[in-house]
Amino acid sequence: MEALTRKQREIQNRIELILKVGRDLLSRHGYRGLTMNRIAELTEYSKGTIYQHFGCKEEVVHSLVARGTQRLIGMLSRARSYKGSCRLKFTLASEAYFLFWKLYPTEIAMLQTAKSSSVKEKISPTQQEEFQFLEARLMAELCSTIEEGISAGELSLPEGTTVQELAFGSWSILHGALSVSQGVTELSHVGIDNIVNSVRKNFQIYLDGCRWKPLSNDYSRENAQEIARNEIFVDEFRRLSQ
Amino acid sequence: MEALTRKQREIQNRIELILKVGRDLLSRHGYRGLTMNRIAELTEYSKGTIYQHFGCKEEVVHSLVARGTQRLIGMLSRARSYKGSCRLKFTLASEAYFLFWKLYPTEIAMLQTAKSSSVKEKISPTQQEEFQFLEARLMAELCSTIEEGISAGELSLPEGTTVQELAFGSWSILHGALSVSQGVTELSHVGIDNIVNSVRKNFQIYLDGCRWKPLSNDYSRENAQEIARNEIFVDEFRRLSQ
DNA sequence: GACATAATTGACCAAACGTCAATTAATGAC
DNA sequence: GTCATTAATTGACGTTTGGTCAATTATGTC
Repeated sequence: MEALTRKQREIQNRIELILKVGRDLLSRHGYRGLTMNRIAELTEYSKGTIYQHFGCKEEVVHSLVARGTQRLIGMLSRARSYKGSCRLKFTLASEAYFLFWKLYPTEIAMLQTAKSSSVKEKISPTQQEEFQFLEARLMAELCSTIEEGISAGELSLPEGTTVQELAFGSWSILHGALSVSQGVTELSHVGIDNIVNSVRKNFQIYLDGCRWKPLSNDYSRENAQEIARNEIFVDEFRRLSQ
Repeated sequence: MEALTRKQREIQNRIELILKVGRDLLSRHGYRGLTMNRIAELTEYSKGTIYQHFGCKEEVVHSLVARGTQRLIGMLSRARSYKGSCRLKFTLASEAYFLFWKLYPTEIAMLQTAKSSSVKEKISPTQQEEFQFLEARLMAELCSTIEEGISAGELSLPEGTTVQELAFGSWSILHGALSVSQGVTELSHVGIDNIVNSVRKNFQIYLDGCRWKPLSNDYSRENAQEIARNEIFVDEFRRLSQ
């Protein structure tokens, strides 16, 4: 790390402040409540200055999403480094995702928004690439554990299926489910009470479908939750409860 | 049906025209390219008249999505009425979805957009309810086939799991996957070449995970595609190829 | 302290949303 | 067929927001 000048540090802080204010606006007043004018007011900088750092409000959203994704990747990586069966590791990855979902609902919501065309159409190609890169890393993270499981003889690829496709399937269950749920404020009208628990079950059903040993039972599922809470994501859980 | 006056028919046609123009704008120029001014220009009505029918552009989008969803529900229903094993019927439902995805990409894309907060925050509670109702119907459609399969002894509910949760899981795989794919223009960078085929496989893996008999093999999968193409969705496939 | 360079500001323009008073068309009673 | 009443249509107008840029202020260098 280079030593930063006072000015550079000042700018760093300002960017943090802008993102913080942006995040607040998003979570309080929704996407429509996020305007550059308001960011300028609340940060007590002029509009021009804000625009020096972020070319449009979509860029603010993009930055938040990118940071969130990075954090999620970090959590997945920690899940992967746990000692145990690969299926357990993979299950811990899903627990990481659930935890992230609870800790950073704004980021998850924005991930959806960021992909909708209205935002996608605005951000620069560079940023789109950055985001694709992050998605690839996220996928790679999932793929690693699957490959490890294959090496360990816990599962073998179904005929004509690739590791990427399994990772993609797992991700669909996790993220797909929660993004579906996001649209519907009340999911109870389709008969789902505890969304996370439903996804938990479906995730295990999918892994069973891959014949990933050891096949699921209730004990192993609760076990993963315990490990996530007491061993891997202790800090995150503390933050969640306070 | 009541007989409609000339005026009423005229208004009906106008609404159709507005939606058609809106759909065109969306597919050609994306969400940002859809403006009420432009709709007014292209339909050759004044802005005021457009606003008489749709209170904001979000309502136009909502209408398109609602119509699309209705059409999809119809297709799912047709899949369900096919004679054969319930697992086949359910697989045909997934084929219906893939077909819909190809025929109505704009509607699928808008389904994502419509759920993002920027749109959700604008449309009236009535419309939100309408949409929830449609989602419930869609889920019910999936649930029916699952229940039928249970009655037929093709599968039994995993311990502590509900029919709704299985429907939800299936839907996550289908819709989740394709909504993930939508964000990333190039999915090849995560190693997925043929997205629909990947989802097909994952869907079967999930059904296998439910122990839904008969368990999957390549034959049955191709078989479902054939049936969809040659028996159930003949018209739709014709439209697709021309 | 004078000069050059970088950062900051807010007035300003354009684009889109949404409204509404005024105008035009449709309806129906006689 | 006429006219009064009701409904539909219009586009000019006010407002909000996004985004720009010339002028101003701060910073750094000699």
